Amino acid sequence: MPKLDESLLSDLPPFSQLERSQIRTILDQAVSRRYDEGTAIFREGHEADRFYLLLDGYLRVIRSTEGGEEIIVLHISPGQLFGIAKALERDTYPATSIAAAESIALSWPMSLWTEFTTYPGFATESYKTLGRRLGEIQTTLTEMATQAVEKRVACAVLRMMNQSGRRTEGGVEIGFPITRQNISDMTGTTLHTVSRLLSAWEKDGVVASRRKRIVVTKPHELVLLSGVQG
Amino acid sequence: MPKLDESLLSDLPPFSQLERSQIRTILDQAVSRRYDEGTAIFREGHEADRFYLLLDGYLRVIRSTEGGEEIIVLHISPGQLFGIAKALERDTYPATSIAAAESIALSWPMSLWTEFTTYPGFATESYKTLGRRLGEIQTTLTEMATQAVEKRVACAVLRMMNQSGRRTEGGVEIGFPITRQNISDMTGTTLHTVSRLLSAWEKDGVVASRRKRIVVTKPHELVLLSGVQG
DNA sequence: CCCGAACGTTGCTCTTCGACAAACTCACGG
DNA sequence: CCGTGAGTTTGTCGAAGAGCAACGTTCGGG
Repeated sequence: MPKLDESLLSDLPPFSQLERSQIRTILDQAVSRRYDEGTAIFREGHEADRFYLLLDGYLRVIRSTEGGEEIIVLHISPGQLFGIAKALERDTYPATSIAAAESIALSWPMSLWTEFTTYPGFATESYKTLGRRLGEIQTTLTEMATQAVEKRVACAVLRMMNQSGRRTEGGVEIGFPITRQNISDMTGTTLHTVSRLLSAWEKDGVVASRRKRIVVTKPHELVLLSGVQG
Repeated sequence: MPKLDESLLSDLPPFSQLERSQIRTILDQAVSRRYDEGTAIFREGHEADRFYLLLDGYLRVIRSTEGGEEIIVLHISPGQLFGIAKALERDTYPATSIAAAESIALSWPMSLWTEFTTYPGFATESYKTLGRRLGEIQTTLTEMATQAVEKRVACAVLRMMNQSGRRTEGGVEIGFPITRQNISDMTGTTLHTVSRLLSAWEKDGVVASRRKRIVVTKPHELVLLSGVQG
């Protein structure tokens, strides 16, 4: 395995308060791995034996029903901890995580969790992360329960844009590959409906989309469609 | 204020590992208060200045949209900690909690939180609680996204039954007052639809309901309606 | 370069469920 | 004991959106 560089971690909130030597130790205990698009990092219900830090790429966190339907609970961006079930005293992962794009993650055996929580700032940051996620999920739930499909889809696209968007000529592009099916799995609708909505928006010049890629050309218009009060 | 009895806490998981003297200290710092049905204990967005333990009654935890619609995120039963935003490093409450029935809760100033987390078992238990809640919310979200209204309502009723149900002649009764509107707020539908469903179920003898009360007479039938695989 | 698979589009039909409306029942306070 | 308001029931109507079907497009691999 290639030697990892301390600068990988030194700017990330969970580690930013640490000495260079501590970071070195942490890195020496880490396993780094690349995941192809579509690969699972871990699966719902499996023993939570490692915790992770996403270095590069994006992940989808999904939950499945007994009926086999899947829904996307949230996305994970670079720099975030994930698979930290232990923080909530769970011994299995509560959801499955899949690489939405080619991704690289560090991981450590869960047995080191307790030790890590003694590092200054680490526990605080992981609980902040969980708090944010809980809030996000509650927001999604509320949206799902009260908003019509078009608004939900608009919100979902905006959320992805805010989380991963990068400026391009003529708009903000979502930073990872995403299909209509994926969007419908985030919003509890069908890929048909999503396709129709995106076509309509494209006709109005609000978004532009090629296969698996979406560029929001007029973010403000999309905000209006999402129905969020200003 | 009446002197509180140590036995109130000694059997509850967050405190069960503590010495009698520690429990005494904890109780001496607590404020006990009664809340009428419909009263808010705290509100979304307000400064999280106290944390709570529900002694008696039931709470609804609700989230509202900018549009003013409310949805019920989860219920809280006696013995549970709540308002523990600080555990997730938040300084405002992420949701509103309302007494679903006349309720009694203890509370402590949030400044004591750090001290409490040093008590053996306390931190562990609070994180377990949060982990369970996160799981529940994810389940609700998945249900909401994938299931038709009838199944969602059946699931919601079953969940309340499991959490608060008490045996009565001829069935299991939900342990707190609940309106059709409340159920629609849990499932993202309208009170009309809920009313029709309950009427239909009542005709089939699966439930019996008087105003604000619901008795599940044939739990197994309701499980079938909920579509959960056995 | 061609084939097949994965992804996307679009039209049509049919069902579900939300919206509106109106009436009824019960609990409670004066 | 009556009035008021909260909770519930039921009916009708229409639109949103799911399901089905068929076709088009892009990509990657042999």
